[in-house]
Amino acid sequence: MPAIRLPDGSVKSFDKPVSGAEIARSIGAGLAKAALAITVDGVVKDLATVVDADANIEIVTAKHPAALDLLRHDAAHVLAEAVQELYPGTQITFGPSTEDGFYYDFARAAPFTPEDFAGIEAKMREIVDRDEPIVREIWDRAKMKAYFVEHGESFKAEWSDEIPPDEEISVYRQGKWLDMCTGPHLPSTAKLGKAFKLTKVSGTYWRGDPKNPTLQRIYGTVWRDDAELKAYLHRIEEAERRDHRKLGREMALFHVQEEAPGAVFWHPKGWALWRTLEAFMRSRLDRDGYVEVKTPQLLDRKFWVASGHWDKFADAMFAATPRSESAKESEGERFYALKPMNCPCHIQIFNQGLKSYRDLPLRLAEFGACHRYEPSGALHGIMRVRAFTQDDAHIFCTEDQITVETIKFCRLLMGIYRDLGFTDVRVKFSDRPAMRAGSDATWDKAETALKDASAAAGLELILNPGEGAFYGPKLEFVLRDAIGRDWQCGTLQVDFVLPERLEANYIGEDGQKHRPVMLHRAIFGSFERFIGIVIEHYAGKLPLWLAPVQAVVATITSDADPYAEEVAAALREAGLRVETDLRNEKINYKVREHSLAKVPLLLAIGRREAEERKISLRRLGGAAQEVLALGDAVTKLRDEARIPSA
RNA sequence: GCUGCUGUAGCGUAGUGGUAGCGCAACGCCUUGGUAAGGCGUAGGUCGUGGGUUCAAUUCCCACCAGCAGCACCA
Repeated sequence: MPAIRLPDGSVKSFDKPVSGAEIARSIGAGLAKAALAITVDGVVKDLATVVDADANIEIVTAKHPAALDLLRHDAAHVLAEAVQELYPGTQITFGPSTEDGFYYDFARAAPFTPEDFAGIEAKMREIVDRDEPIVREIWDRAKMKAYFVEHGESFKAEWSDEIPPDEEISVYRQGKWLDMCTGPHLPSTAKLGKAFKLTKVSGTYWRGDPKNPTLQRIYGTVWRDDAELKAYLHRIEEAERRDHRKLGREMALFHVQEEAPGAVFWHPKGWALWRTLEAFMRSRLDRDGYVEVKTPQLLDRKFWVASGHWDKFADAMFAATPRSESAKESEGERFYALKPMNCPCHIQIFNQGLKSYRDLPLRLAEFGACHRYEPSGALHGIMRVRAFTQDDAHIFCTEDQITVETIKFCRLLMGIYRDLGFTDVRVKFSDRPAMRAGSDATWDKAETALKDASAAAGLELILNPGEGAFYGPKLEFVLRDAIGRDWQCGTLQVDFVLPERLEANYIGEDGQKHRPVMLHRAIFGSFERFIGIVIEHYAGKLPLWLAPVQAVVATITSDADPYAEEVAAALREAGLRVETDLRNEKINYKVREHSLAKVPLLLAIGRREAEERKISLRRLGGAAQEVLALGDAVTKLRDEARIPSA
């Protein structure tokens, strides 16, 4: 007889097997009404699931983290039912939930277009109103196949053949419609609610294989209620407004062009931003005991063979050969490849000269320019490129030093993120994968060191079991931006393998040779991507210290031109990035233009200011004016514009 | 890489089998104006690239390139 343990620790005993719905009812009528599903020992199951043994049970309501996924999977079914009702002859295939919603792939000769959405959505709402109970049934596989054949569902029939013989075939039925599906699902279509919207249609292949027939995929999104749906749609709009590709063009930061796919042309203002970030990062690295290096971009293929990269990701590498005939004569058909990462090069520096344990930890940092051949479909603005610069560093240390180095790194990283305006940071911990190098004892040590160090640095870890690199466990740092999107940027990876492969050694206290451990670590990840994230996080309104143009000195009448030049020179002298606007335009026009250009400070100079040697300061986003003496203004703004040095 | 879509002036866009408009920006002139768009005028495009069909192609067809959305990928 099952004893049910609830999340609050209480235990309910039943004298016979009970369904999830009954458990919910035994707790309260309100909960029974709100219940969508249950979890049995952490696994989400239908509300109708009968529990016949002792178990930990949670009642899943809309508030539960698993609820959205249930809603989304159900929405896919309701979409499919609606489409089949409206467009007889359309075949169903698959329809899973996705990160923000769901989709369903259909087979139909005529194309779906966004104009069809309103009708389909109306039908979906009708199905929700019908409140069709969703019932799970176990079918015999022959019956399943026969059903699909009879109903002209050739794709489903094909798929039913491929379900492993030892697996049950479950069917979810809602009203007259049904689909073969593993579930779980909501108890009825009414529970889906109406906070859904179809978003787009695209083509795809049956089972993702181009040799197979094409299908049409209809995408949608669904949320717990209208407020959430509205917030999501708003977030999409916000994301468009903040798009770094649009802002990059408008703010004259960079451009990309056909001849250099996946590579960025940085314009003066974009490069100013880059240089500021680099200077900021460099000052922090200097303070934390890193030494900066610069290593070659083009190296002989033999080098990459030795490092193991040629074997593992040659497909992602660019190769180059000298073109001149004389080079071919003297070197033969020698060929080189552009580095896809910096670590092997850093080991070369480590390997020059004999290292002692006294040299450890050795922290080699490089703003390393790397090239990787990313698939064309993966390229995206400056966020995903083929030519990028990592804020890379490798810490060569002993196993005993892993903990301390990890703590140091976490503090460094959190400080940098904080100063850049990212305060919401999550840390993922990925431990040993099935395929791995190194002994279990070594892995034990490395995993424990990372965990302990994260705890000591005050970080809460999100576990990512089995997702570590083959050469060691890793921490991944995910920052959340102003509109709630997550970006994985920083990483710390423990590596026992590469020092072995490339024969890095140091002499220990015992006079013997030892193998150092290598910590791969990055904070921005890549400058290109990180700058894209910063632009979108701030919607282009960069904080003063990062802004490419920090101040514009704008004149009100041309009489003030000489004084305006003097003001600009004084600010420049104080280290600010300043432009003057002496154009024959009204101050209204200038204010509007520089506000739209997102310049943080506007110094208006009229006849009055020129006579009194003052400036009138207007800050971006505010209408207030502040009149300051020139000398005071320079001191004040110099201090405000300084790179944070906390 | 895959599927679908797109490519017209610096940017945003209209349009057509008979070699192209509009707005903003740019430039010039007038205006010297006190905190989010003053007025008038001028210039700017071999319509992504290559091929084909046609008397004629920016328009129709094919290929390629790049971009966009999604998928896959992100070692």
